[in-house]
Amino acid sequence: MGHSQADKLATHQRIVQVAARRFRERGIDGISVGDIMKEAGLTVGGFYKHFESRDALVTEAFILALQDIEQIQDALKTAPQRAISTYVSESHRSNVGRGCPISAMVNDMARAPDATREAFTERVGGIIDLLAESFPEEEDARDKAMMIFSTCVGSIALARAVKDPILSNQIIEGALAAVLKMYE
Amino acid sequence: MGHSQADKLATHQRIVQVAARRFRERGIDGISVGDIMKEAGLTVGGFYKHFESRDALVTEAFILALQDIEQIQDALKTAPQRAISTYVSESHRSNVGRGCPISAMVNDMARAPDATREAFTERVGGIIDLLAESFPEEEDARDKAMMIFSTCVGSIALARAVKDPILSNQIIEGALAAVLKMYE
DNA sequence: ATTATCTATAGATCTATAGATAATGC
DNA sequence: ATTATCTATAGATCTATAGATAATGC
Repeated sequence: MGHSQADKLATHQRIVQVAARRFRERGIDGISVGDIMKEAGLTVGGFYKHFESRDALVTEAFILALQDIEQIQDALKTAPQRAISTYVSESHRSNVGRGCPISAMVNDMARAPDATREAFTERVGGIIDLLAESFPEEEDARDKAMMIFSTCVGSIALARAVKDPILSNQIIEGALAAVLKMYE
Repeated sequence: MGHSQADKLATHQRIVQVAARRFRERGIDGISVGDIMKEAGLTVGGFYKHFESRDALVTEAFILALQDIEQIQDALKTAPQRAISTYVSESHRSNVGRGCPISAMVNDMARAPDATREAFTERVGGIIDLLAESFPEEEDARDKAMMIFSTCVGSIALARAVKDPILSNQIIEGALAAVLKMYE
């Protein structure tokens, strides 16, 4: 086992990657520091040389998880309908561990430490701005942006929560169809 | 302290009421059985004479919490725009403990025991049906229903999670304005 | 000499159970 | 006699820390 500074950096990032996936899948309270370390191939004792506290990992993991929507966010600038179609999709619903942390953890965010909520707020604001720009010269562009963003987050979160897979698919397909109609 | 059967029923309901509020505020993992019992004026030892397990309380509390949106759900039948305006409101956002358990716990639901998810799914299906009926004789009524329901749940969940109160209000006001425009 | 990780553990939880206490209800 | 609630606790967590071990890096 390596102990160099370069190894430490790689170790640190491996811990955060495991956490970013598991927090989305099980919620912020759904996995322990010990289990995260074990899954990263480490033992619990080393954790606090990497993070001041569990909350510090929560914040780092959330920020890392946000990278998983950067592609979609970039696509919003040039092809908003395609970006939204990628977001409101069955494959996104079925891949919570690598999907958007906003739809996966919006309830957890409301109860999270301030530092995490601030990173969350900044990203939400940015996405809403991009969505509003996708309706250029329309008076109610910002209202539409608020509705579409709420639909994206809400439909994926709901589609994951309902037990009936048919209804789950209907939520995704219906919500997407209605949103795309707003671009006609 | 009373020990009659009538008292036991009242005690049982008091426990469920406390849980229904606290689960919405702090998440399903956010409060312990002991703290729930304490808040109901009891001690932890009596809990398992009322519930087979913690999960059983989760299911009962979620079903009780759903009663807090029955008024809104009834209003959907006769005055859908008013019902939606009540749901997508700052007062609903600021009262998570007595608000809709769907927007408060949609992420928790995705990770909840099957019995809870089934009660959840049934209610979601009913609300979507009512929303679809609010666009009579429109071909894409069900698509609109999926989008509007996702917007309602998503906007309230997002408005609670963002830290900036101005953005929080904008999400609510913008999403509501855009939804109401669909009824014009 | 410093430090990245490990083993071990303290101290604080949390769920669930056992057995005592004190009331109800036949 | 039954039972609703209480006190007490077992056993399994979980976060965080202390001190040992073994590698890096001056």
